[in-house]
Amino acid sequence: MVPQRRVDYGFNGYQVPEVPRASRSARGKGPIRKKLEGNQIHAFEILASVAGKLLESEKPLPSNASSGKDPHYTFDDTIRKQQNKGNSLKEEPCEWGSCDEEASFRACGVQGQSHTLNQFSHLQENFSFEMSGTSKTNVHSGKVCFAKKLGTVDSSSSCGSYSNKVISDCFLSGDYIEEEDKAHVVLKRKLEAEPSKDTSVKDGKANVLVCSEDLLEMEGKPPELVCSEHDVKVPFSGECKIHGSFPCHCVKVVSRDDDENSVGYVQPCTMVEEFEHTSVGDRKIKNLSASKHWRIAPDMKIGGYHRTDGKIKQVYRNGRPCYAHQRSQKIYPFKKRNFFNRRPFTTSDRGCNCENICSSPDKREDGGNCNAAIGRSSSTTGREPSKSNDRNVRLSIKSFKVPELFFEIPTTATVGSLKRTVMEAVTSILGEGLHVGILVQGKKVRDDSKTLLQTGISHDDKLDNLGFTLEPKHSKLIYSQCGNDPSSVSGRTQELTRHSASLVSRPGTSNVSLNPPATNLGSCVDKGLNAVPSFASTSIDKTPPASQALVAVPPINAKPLAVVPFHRRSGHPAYVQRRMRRPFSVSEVEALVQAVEKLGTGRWRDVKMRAFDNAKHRTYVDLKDKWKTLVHTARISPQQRRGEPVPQELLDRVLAAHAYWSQRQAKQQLRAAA
DNA sequence: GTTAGGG
DNA sequence: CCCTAAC
Repeated sequence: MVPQRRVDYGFNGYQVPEVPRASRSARGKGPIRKKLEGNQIHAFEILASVAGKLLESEKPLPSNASSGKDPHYTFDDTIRKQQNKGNSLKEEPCEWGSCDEEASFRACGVQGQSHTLNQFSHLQENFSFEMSGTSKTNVHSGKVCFAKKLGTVDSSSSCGSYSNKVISDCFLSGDYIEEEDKAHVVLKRKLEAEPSKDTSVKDGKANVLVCSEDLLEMEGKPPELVCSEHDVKVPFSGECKIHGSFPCHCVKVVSRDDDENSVGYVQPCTMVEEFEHTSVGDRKIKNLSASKHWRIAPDMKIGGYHRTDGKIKQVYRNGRPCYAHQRSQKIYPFKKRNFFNRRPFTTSDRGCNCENICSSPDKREDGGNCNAAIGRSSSTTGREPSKSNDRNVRLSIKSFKVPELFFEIPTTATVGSLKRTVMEAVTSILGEGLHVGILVQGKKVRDDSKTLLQTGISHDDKLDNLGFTLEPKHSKLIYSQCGNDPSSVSGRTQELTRHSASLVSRPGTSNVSLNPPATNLGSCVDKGLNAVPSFASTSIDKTPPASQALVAVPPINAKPLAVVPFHRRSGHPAYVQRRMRRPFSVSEVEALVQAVEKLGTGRWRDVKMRAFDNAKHRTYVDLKDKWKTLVHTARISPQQRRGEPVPQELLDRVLAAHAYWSQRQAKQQLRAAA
């Protein structure tokens, strides 16, 4: 059997498309649109206004800036073109089914959700994500580059090159090589051998993390040349100092296969690896999400939200480099409500990486994040008449970057699940609470009461060095381990322990026992619909429930360190997150019907275990609810039905099963009463 | 923790 | 999908 490969996707962040300030304010409506006046700038408003605009737009978004259909927002497809230069993937729009009704990801060049990553993992280097509104007409989207570059930024260069510690060569087993030398060797080899897009298995390895072309591209070039046009136009150079590694959000999704097309049929991979990153200041904070949401961990701990299916782990990881020079990545709409409802869980993660790109003396205090974003309005460049500039400064925020995300996901995971994973990660990070920092000539402007005039933001020369950063709101949560020896097992475990319930441990560095990968590799297979009946007998029998967990949760007492409770922002019940709406797919419905036919109604836990055991996002309550709606749907006329049409055959079975089990239940009750 | 049912 | 009562 071919060893299970894992694909690691490093996301260097998503960028909000440029939002011309003037346009936005002119357009402004609703609470999330707020004119940016003076120093009143709030990340949410910026982000939400972008997303809100996109979400609310029922018209197709303009495909590029020149489309002119919506003067308020311009979408630059330069990135796309640029990226496609060396890209073997086609740029053609790929019509992905939406995995969420409000937003979704599309993977370029892939034409179906049921693909597993294996099927195109050789294209990883050119793999990219898009976030797009899923309004049916809205097929346009910004591009979210798929970055596989993970490393630190060489402080000696102009913010653009990778040097030490490029993570490279992901072993099949999921191990990571991080030694600088090795990375260089790999790089060198790749360069010598004419950069190949084929990252498939070589010598038992799969190169998934390093894109040599990117490296080539990055090195020796100023960021402007590498970045898309949405990226940094005004380099931080001069002010830019990189300390160790950039703080980044890194997420490791060990397994998460909840794709509609594979619900219930995909065994989770229990193999777990952990990233090792040895750069100074690198911090690993892993969060095993009990099921699907990044925010789950705090939930579980806090008790506000619990799940019964705690098998999927997602790991936040810090210390990943974030690049202000990454290719442009735009962020596109995601759920509006998520902007404000996310929990601040990951702030601590981010906060732990307090190294930042700018030499502001405040950076540590600020827990500054890597979300540097700068831009300059073209109008500024154009030097508009001073008359108008006297009172208004035209700024355009070229982009905001979300901290880098890091994912690990089995190559057998479906594209759909990958997209959802990314989606959730992004929404989580964006929504949990960021604030905007203003950098003028590299110096952080902390006094919010200063006017732009006083700050110098009104001067063109300073606008050249105007920067915005997105920073975690709760830098207080920065752990003290920050900057300590990252390789310390205890330190790592402390972090893990602090995050308690849903943290990943790494085999060998903790006492958590994990299943041998081989045990589980075989089960990481999409079994297909027909596998439903045998599902329980195969997978469950082979792997005891406990070991199905993708990542074992470290025992609480593994470390004496007290778990630091993760407090929600006090007095803000609004942070309770509503789960993402995830309409059932037809295949899910089929699985549900099949299970209910067999087990009957009223045994939702069994139904869950039988048919949706690996669909982490489906609780038995969900299944029960879905059955309820299915019954309702089956009873109403087809014209009244909404959503993805369920085949009449399935609805007939729903009615039949419902009738049968209802009758049976009634009989039993009669018998019991008698 | 599950189930059932209202919202 | 959430909430809650009931078990």
